[in-house]
Amino acid sequence: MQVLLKKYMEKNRSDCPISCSLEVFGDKWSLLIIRDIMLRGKVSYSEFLESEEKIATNILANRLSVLEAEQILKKQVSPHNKSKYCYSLTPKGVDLLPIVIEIMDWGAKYHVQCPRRELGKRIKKEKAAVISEYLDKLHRDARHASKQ
Amino acid sequence: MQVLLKKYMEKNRSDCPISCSLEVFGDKWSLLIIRDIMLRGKVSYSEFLESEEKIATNILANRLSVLEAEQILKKQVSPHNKSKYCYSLTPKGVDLLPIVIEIMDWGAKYHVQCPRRELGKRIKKEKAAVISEYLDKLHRDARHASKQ
DNA sequence: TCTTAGTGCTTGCAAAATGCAAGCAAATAT
DNA sequence: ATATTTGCTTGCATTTTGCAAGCACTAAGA
Repeated sequence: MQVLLKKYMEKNRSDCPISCSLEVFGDKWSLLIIRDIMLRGKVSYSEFLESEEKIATNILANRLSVLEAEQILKKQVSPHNKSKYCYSLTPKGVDLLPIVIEIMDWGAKYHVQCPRRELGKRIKKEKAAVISEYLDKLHRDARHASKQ
Repeated sequence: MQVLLKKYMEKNRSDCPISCSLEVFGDKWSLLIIRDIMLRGKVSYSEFLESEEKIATNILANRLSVLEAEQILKKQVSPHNKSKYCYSLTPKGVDLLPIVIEIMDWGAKYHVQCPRRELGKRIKKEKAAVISEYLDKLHRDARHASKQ
């Protein structure tokens, strides 16, 4: 077993739900991978590598394995290309959407260098509607992926 | 200047609001300090050290200085005890509440070992009301702190 | 006034995580 | 048969974290 995976076998720091959550995705990369799948339609290792934040290959491989072990992501062989894998969100992963949306909203409000794009503007005006639309879509995707 | 503060002078990885936010509080400790102030009424260095997650003293000092530099926290000398400091949330810090609440809600749903306590149960039933009540209270606290 | 305790740190060092470049193996494409 | 795509692993240097100890300032007690 990878050394980097060891910590996920160990006892939690506390039984606080915030602390337990941060032990899973409290780092600078995990939620960016989730963002790429959730909001940008990315599904593969090579697509995640292309993001402008430039994650290192070993870190990406590690985060994908952790998120899969935590049952936030599911890894499946691509139907028509055996050398390709598709990563998709499980229902547990889909439920991270409100967190991602709130982080985006806060970031857009307080980082002047982050222009609000279409989604950001819609969130500012009608956050609840955006979340429920995305939840519907993502849950449909998750059901579809679980059939394969 | 502290070496650990250097990164906050450097350019962001990207202009994505999610990425920029994670560069500020995307780690395993920052949001726990925010939680302690926001939901547990803690205000001092020694109170933060007492939390069950047992943050190291140097990490706590560093996170407090980063959060202060980011204008998420404000540090003030205690009115009646010159050897004591009070850390409080700025309006920018108060606006992290929805993120903290969503993380708590997700954690309570998916970590069986995290019992939903009073606040967790109220969030499950009436998230919007809980958020707006806390926002009111925290904004009042922030205004009060800014007068001193 | 000397001592003790409380508060908020800093420092040094070991361990762990991260970042970077290179390499590699299986599956396709040419 | 050869080259390319895809998804990694490995080795090594750098950075961050964790732990224990120490320290400066304030306040309180003997």
